[in-house]
Amino acid sequence: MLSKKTRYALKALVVLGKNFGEAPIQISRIASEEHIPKKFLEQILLDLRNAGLLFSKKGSGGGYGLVKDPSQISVVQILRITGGPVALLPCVSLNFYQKCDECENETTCGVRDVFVEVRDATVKILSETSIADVIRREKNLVEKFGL
Amino acid sequence: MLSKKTRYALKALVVLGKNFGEAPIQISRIASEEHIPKKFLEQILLDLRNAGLLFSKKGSGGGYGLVKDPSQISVVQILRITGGPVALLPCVSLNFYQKCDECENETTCGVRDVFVEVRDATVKILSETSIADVIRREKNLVEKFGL
DNA sequence: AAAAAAGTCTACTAAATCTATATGCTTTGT
DNA sequence: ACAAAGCATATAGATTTAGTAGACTTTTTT
Repeated sequence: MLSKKTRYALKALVVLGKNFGEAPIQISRIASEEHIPKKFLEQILLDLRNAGLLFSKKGSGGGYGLVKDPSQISVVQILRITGGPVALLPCVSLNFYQKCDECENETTCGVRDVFVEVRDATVKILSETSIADVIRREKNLVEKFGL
Repeated sequence: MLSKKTRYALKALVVLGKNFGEAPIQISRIASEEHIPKKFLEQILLDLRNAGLLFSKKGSGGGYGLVKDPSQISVVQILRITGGPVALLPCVSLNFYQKCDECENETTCGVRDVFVEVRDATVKILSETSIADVIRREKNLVEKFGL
């Protein structure tokens, strides 16, 4: 399962993506629109900024904005920044690898082999999907099912 | 990430699968072979038994065994019994659905839409893969990379 | 019949992680 | 100077997970 942190990050980036190119948006606005605790969101946006995804502006009229086009930010990137585990096993994770301490010889582990396949399928989808795609999907869904 | 419980369950079922049709295997043997805390494994095997996957026999010469052929037990089944989350979002889970409390209209959520796709890909792989397949993979890996 | 070998069941504790809040600070615009 | 915003770190609270303990039941062996 993704953490709340990751989920909030995704939601926030979608909001910012819709607003790309315009004036920065305040944390408090995103927080209230998306029902995210403001202080928690602060930390999250800070992480995303420190990772180079967002710019920020202090003072009146300040806020956050995307540094690059939403089509250039993949969902998998966001999971990684916010520490969301993509792989279902630590020994299979590309970015947060850890030995499974119960497992002797990893290279011949059949269970691991299956979850490598799962990881590949997941990474494929999430790296091919950008924030812009998420926004597009949302639009399609609204058209399909009405607001 | 899968819980240790789920991982231990998978490991144990592989051992039992290799032994299908023969005399039952003792918890303590699986525990020491697979480096799993014995008491913890007890609970796990009990769950798997209560779910109808294993039979057990008490007393000397007792132990656990698979009820059906390892080709008839899918990996996804095991995750579900041991409570391992297949979906990455609660609002996307087929068997453990929960509303994302920050999300207003689920039907038009673009993030959700993406993770439905991820879930489908994952479920496909894990439901098409049986314990027998895991054993087969292990065998292939051993041949490929040596013991 | 007694003892030993194994699984059954429930409760509890400890550790880790996640979520959220608090507090004070810095920068920027008016 | 003041207010509006973000920056940074610390800490508390809640939840979940992992593991342990102990007493009980069934079956086999002696």
